[in-house]
Amino acid sequence: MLSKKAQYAFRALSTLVRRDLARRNEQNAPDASASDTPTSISDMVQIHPMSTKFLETILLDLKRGGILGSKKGKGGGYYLLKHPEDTPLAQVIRILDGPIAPLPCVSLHFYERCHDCNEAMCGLNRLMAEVRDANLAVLEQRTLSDLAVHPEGAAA
Amino acid sequence: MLSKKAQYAFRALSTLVRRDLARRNEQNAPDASASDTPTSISDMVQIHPMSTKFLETILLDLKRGGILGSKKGKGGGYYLLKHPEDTPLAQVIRILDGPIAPLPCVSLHFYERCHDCNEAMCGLNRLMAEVRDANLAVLEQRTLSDLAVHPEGAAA
DNA sequence: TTTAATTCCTACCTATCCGATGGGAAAAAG
DNA sequence: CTTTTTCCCATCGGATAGGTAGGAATTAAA
Repeated sequence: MLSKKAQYAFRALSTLVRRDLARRNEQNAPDASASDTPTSISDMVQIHPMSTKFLETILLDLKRGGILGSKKGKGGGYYLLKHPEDTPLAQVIRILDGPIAPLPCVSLHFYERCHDCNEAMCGLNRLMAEVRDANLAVLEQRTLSDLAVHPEGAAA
Repeated sequence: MLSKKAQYAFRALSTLVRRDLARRNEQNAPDASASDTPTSISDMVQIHPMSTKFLETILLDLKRGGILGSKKGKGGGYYLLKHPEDTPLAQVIRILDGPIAPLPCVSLHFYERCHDCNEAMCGLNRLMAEVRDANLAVLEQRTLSDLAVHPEGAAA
């Protein structure tokens, strides 16, 4: 299960993505950087109600994780460092929740040897590696841009 | 990530499965019940070292979950209620770790409405439902019998 | 140059859960 | 009636999740 941290992260990110797309449409500049139109924490909380302080720590994590940039002081806030399509959901989850794999011994980014278990002979390893791959097939393919897409018929 | 409980459960189950298969081969009776040859906790712990008391609670869970049967008293122990192929890994995980879905609002067996979020409009729901399906494609297909299969070249 | 708005940093707090243990009751076999 | 087992209940220490508090540093604007 995703932690609250990751859930809140996705909500906040969806706001940033929507603003990012809107801005590119207005300016008719699909490659413009988002760094000059940051979004403040209080703005994000107003759109998706949650604890301001808690969101603060989450956004800091996303910044350290290389997904967001920030601007301090009045008029400051956070902005996407890359195009939404260039940040897979897997990256967000790894930053906030750690490993995606169901076992440390089949994790690609957080591998840890499992004691009391010969990996070559362990039937579970192979199966959980399958699960990991099934997960990554979705989470590495889907990106932040997919967060902003709503099913047909829904208003923005 | 799987809990220790689930990991230990799989280890214990793998011994039960191996014994089950061996027994069917010996008796040349592929449909024989396993209820007359139970395996005690101490036997399981000897094969896969772990806390006896902890394994006890796990096996009790598996029993309540409908996967194992038990026999009390001298010569007693636990046994598989069904053919290994008839118990998907998903069932084991649900008993010990709860939901497989990454969000309560996309869980099939443990659904909970998510407040502060219109499910029809939430971009995350749809994506996490994809992740859930990818997981289940493996976990509902793979069964206990797959636990006993080792990669070629490995000794038992 | 002051004020207001913001990110940034460190520390803390509380409740829950995970992993594990202990003591014994109940059943079954010999 | 003794031994071996499952079964049940209570507890426990440590870690983690989720959230809070207070203030320093930075920036824009009045």
